[in-house]
Amino acid sequence: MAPEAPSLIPPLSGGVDNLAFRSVFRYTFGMSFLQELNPVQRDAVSAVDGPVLIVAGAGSGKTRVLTYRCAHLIDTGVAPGSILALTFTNKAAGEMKERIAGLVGEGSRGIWMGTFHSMFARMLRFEAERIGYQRSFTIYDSDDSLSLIRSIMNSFGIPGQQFSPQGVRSRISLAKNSMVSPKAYRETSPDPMAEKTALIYEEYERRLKKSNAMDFDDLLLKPLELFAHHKDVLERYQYRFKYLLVDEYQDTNRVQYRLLRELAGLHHNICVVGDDAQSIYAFRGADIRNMLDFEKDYPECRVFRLEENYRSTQTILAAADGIIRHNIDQIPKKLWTSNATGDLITLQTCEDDRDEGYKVVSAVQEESLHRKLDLKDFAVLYRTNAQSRSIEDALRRNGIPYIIVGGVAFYKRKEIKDILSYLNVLANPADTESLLRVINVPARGIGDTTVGKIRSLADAHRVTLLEFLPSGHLEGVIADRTLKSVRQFHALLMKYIRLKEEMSVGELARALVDEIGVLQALKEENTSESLNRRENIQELVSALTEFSEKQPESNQEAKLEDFLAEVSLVSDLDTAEFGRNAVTLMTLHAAKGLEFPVVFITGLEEGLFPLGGAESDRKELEEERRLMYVGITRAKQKLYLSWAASRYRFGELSHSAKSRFLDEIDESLIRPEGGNRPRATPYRRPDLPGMRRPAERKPKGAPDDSQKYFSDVTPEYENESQDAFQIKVGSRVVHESFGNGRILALDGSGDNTRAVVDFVSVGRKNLMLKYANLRPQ
DNA sequence: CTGGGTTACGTTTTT
DNA sequence: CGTAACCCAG
Repeated sequence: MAPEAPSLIPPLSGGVDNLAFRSVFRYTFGMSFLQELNPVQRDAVSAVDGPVLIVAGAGSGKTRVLTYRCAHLIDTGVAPGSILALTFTNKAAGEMKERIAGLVGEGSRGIWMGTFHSMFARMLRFEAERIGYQRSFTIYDSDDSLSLIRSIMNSFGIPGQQFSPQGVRSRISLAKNSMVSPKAYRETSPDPMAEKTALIYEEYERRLKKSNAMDFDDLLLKPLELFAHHKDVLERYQYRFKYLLVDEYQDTNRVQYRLLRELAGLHHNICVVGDDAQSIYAFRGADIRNMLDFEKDYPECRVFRLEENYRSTQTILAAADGIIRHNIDQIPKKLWTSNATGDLITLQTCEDDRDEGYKVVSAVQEESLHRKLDLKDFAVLYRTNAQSRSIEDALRRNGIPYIIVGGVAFYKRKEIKDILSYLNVLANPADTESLLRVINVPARGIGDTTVGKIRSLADAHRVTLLEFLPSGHLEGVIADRTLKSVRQFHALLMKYIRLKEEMSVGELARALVDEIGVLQALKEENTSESLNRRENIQELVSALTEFSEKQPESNQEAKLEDFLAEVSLVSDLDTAEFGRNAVTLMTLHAAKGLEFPVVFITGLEEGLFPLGGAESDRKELEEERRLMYVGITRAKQKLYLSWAASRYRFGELSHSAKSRFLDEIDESLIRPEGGNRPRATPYRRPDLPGMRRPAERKPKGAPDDSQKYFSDVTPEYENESQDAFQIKVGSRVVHESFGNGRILALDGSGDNTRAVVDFVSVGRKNLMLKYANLRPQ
């Protein structure tokens, strides 16, 4: 947590310690540690001074290079506090810290390592006053931003339909990230839409400021502002951070780029690592130019290319290459491996999403036996979070434990956000948004009408909401009973604002939770849902307790803010326990940087992956393709690809053609599963309502279970095809969801016959006759 | 003001 | 299908 104020001079003691342990280090690790690297890696690690660009292909030991580079820096006497290392997730940072500690021990303490957002949030804590904030500022996540925007739109009388709050939010965010002020925004395009947005934008900024709060964008923008207006601060940090390291550089945006330029302005010791083929965050402003132009920005830079892949089989790598070569925007590179050829890729063609779930599950069972793998060696990847459901169902029914990375983050759950909002108010009493969130939680008779009155009066008197609550001006304006509630609520908050000085964060949270009685209420509700929420709250309290216990005694005040900052910047990805023996489910985005012996990429259908909308826009399509590339290169030994001819989306069945990505992989690498003998699925066993009990945890593929997959052949649905009329090129047909169309081409035979149909409504589709259920027009 | 019930609505992907 | 804003009867 390095709470010490940034100082100009590295502490002397640090240097001495370093010297002392350096000899030990050399002795213990010395040669061995550089010898664990290949020649290019070694050069990249030891090229310490000046700008360095490391182009690191998937699985080429990028993390290792970064880790060793840090260790090497410390080894050569660099003070840890002068290293700033920026990673993509807090988890990546934590892992790297650990690995560095493994190499150099305590010497690594004090490295500034984390995500851009968390590192600059930390810096802002120190410097907040310089830009007119208090150091206790609250961080609003995107949901907070959204509700703030909603509330502003309401007060301006702007109807939510046609002018969606989310749309407004993304436009504001976009403007902020391009450093366009509300005024400038208004001037850019003088249409009424922009005018309104500018109005909301202006008020949004004002309210954030008034609440002593920053949104995610501010965490990067404010430091930039700080540097621009306070040269002394910039110089201090330029001096302090002698070495900058940036992971996943291909995913940085323009603001991050500017920050790096500023910080590296003095020493020019900036080392960035990235892979343009894995750039998958353009949608949120990542700009690949940062990477492509690095050599122009720093003409004296050295470039290292890590092209040997240590992770995957040749087959997997060839598939990845097959995909990525279809992109026009790419730096040609030759990733190679000396690993074995390995197994062919298995293609699972599924009837629907449910079938897909079962096919994945039986493959997991089979493979875990056959390869003697643990469940944690399997990952199931998908494009959208919603797809996890069918996979989960299948896993649950077969008693296979799994963990989901992502989904609704822990701290975003209602009950958690409520408690956190209370804590936000305690830490930052100016935080009006959080106050409003909890003013009637639990219900205490302070409804919208009352809140509206209090707000406008508080505004009129120019005080914060909290300050106004005890005001006498409310008498007669609101009912006595309500007034009493308001007073009580105020007293409650004041009490805890006082108590936070005396108690640890953990105690504070526990006391607060007790007093507002949520646990009790949830217990009485006694539904599985409420009990689950109760557990969540308890978990939060333990997290707070744990947090306060691991704090050094030196840091007694800023604790609550620190915890809140941490929690608002932590995604589920960071907290997921990969250690547990369970199959991992996550989106392709979340999988970046990870690897698994066996990987399933599911939902390979046009419209889903590549996702709808991306098909037409080349840039977007290429981003989807890179995502596919990322997915494939997660696999070490074996890759499964699957698609479902139909799937429940929006609650109703929709049909799709298989993804173009499947055609981009050389056929010789793929073995279609089952062929004409579809694997039996436990399908026809009807879902008796009573049988839906969550199966007991059975680690590893239970042999009994896997047997039934083979003994239980169900040929029932094989023959109900539509032979009644002649399907030939030129036939006019009707499809259940696409409507009328004409057959342009037929391909394959028997069950595998596919048709290209030109539909009036949706254009060309590639359909399997077997599933398409085409009827004559 | 509350809470239940309704309808409308939406899905990328995340710090 | 699932959630979240919205409405209306107590």
